[in-house]
Amino acid sequence: MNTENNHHLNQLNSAQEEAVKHINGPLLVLAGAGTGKTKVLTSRIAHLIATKNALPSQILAVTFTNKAAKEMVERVEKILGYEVPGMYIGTFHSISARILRKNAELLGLTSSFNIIDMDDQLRLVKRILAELNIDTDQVNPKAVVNQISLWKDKAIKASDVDDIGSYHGNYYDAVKQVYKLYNDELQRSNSCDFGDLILHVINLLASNEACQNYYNKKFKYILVDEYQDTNVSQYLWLRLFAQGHNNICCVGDDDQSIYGFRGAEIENILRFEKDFNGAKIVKLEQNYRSTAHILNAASKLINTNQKRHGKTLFTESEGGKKITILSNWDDNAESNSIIQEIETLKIRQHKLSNIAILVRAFFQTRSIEEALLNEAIPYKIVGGLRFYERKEIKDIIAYLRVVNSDSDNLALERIINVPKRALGAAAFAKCNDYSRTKDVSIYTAISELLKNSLVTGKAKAGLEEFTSLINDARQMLQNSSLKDLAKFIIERSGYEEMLKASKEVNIDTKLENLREFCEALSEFHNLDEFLEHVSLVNELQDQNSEDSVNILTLHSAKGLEFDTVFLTGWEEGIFPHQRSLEESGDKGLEEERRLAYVGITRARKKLYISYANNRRIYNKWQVSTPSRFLRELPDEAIELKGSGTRFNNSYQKKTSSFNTTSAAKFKVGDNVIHTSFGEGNVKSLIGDVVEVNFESGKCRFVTANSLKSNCV
DNA sequence: TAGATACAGCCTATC
DNA sequence: GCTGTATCTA
Repeated sequence: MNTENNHHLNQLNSAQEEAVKHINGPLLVLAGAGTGKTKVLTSRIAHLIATKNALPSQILAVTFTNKAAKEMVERVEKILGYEVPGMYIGTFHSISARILRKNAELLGLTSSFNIIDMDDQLRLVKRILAELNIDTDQVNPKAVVNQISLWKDKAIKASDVDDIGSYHGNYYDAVKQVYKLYNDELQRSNSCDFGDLILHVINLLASNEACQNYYNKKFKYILVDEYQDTNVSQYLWLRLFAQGHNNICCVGDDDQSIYGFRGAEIENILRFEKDFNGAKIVKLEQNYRSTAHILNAASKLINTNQKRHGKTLFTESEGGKKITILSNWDDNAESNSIIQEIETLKIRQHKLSNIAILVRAFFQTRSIEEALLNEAIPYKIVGGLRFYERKEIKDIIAYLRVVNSDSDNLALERIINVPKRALGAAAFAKCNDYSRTKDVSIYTAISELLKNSLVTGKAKAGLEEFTSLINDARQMLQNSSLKDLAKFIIERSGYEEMLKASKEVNIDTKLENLREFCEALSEFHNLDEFLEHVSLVNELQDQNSEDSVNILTLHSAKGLEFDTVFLTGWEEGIFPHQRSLEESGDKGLEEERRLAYVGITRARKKLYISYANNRRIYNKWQVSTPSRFLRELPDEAIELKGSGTRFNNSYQKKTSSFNTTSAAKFKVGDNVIHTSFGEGNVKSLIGDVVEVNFESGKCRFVTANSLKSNCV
């Protein structure tokens, strides 16, 4: 290799270089915080291309966010020094959607299938519960949506729920009935939820050999970012794509697995060597971000966790400033002491944008914001409502979805009576019934009901008004810009009028949002492109560019870094959060501790940790005790400040106990007996879910606790 | 269908 | 204590 081809290896340390140069076979890169994870990923892609091991189109790189995907492309191109079109770099969902649009017919969809969001899911579940006469006091619709999503995350099909031992009883009988009807309804309306995007691709590859061969050949090298965040479905998805060549490189950090609540399985990364035979593991342990004190604190704290690969981060940088623990009488005092420190930093010419205040939960921001406002320190809250998630914007998008697709029943349901057209529950039920009986979309049903004079009175007038609006809009779609189309809908539907006549307080903001929305539409070439963007690339908008302090949650801080970081509310109940402990026990506690680790390692130069002895929560005063995590920090790295009660450092370390996952009882190839399916053979293990080839010939996913081993 | 009233829920979140 | 939503009543 000549040096010209080699510049992508510049500036890598030996571990990083080892990871980049490992070409074939499974590779796990355990990358501690600030150790150059993205650098390795992007250098590796550049290396594969520069050495001609792969064409750009043979590379599949998967991320969890669009931001990460975008950054990856940019950095690969920067390393190589030229534009690299054709790489498949994107989120699990956008890549899945792309593949599904090509193969939709094989799954009973059309290539223009709709992607639905949480609002749609909830609306659908409510409708189904009502149709089944299930009382929403008994079965909470939101909980059902969560359960269904979680089942999809675990690749548990509606027909498989019965096999899972832990879902028994009347409640689950109801939920799984809803699950089945929910899926039927999605199929009927040519729609996918986010879980389906992954599951359909799994089905496509698993059931169609030609298809699987095609993609196994096409994607020679697979790269996965943030592997610790993958759920069971994503894991199965990856295995299918890696089948045959096993050229899969997963990068992640088990110590930063903080998304258990949305289905992530830390076991995936802990199990990597077992899943992929002959896997090579490279640990990146040199940290380039933080001072030694900060790093030592993070290391000592995370070392309390039992379930981890175990890395020892080191740095060549100096001790730096000690971590300041700010103790305070109450939450207002906490905010004020933070603001005081910020004032000092300001005087010393620190940029405010290099300062971050991290909270466990959003309610903590109230008193912090008040204090910042008092002192006129500019701040921004990172996260929160995205532009396209605003109600008024979603309503107009629903109109566009109906204009775009006859089959989008859920979008239609959202806006058929917004603004009011005298089309209430009864009218909608009539359209829905007709649509089911005749097996046509609801929009078609409406047209036919009108044509055949099957509706009368106010409902007839309302439906006529609605269809004429949609039909006119469809005409416009042919020869007008999207911007004009949206403007037309907002006016002609009476939406604008409705807003103006309403007594809401923020009408002007909403009208302004709608105007902004119309402007934003001009960036898109067609409606399909826009709708795909809205569902899959809904990015956070950049707020004011003024130099301001960042306030964000620990979760959204992952992947970011700041010179100065304030970690707030280190009190039992808030952090670790009560509900994590109640719902997930030791497992929950370890995840909270990883969250603390993520928080600490965000700081480059100076870290503050604060707590209050008293806190007003939902307007009730509560006495709080300092977080146990404080006692897990090394004495030599911290200094105490403030007038609140000191925390007791002579605390006996509580040894945490673990229930070994029941799946650990089994291994691939074991003969097992299932409580209701009889004898079978273990095909694979995913967390506490076991894939079993049953003697009946059927292969199913079941939970470990519904299985007994069947050794002679 | 507007307006009043009752009532639950209140942690984190990408696509 | 506040907020969004479900349900009831005129």
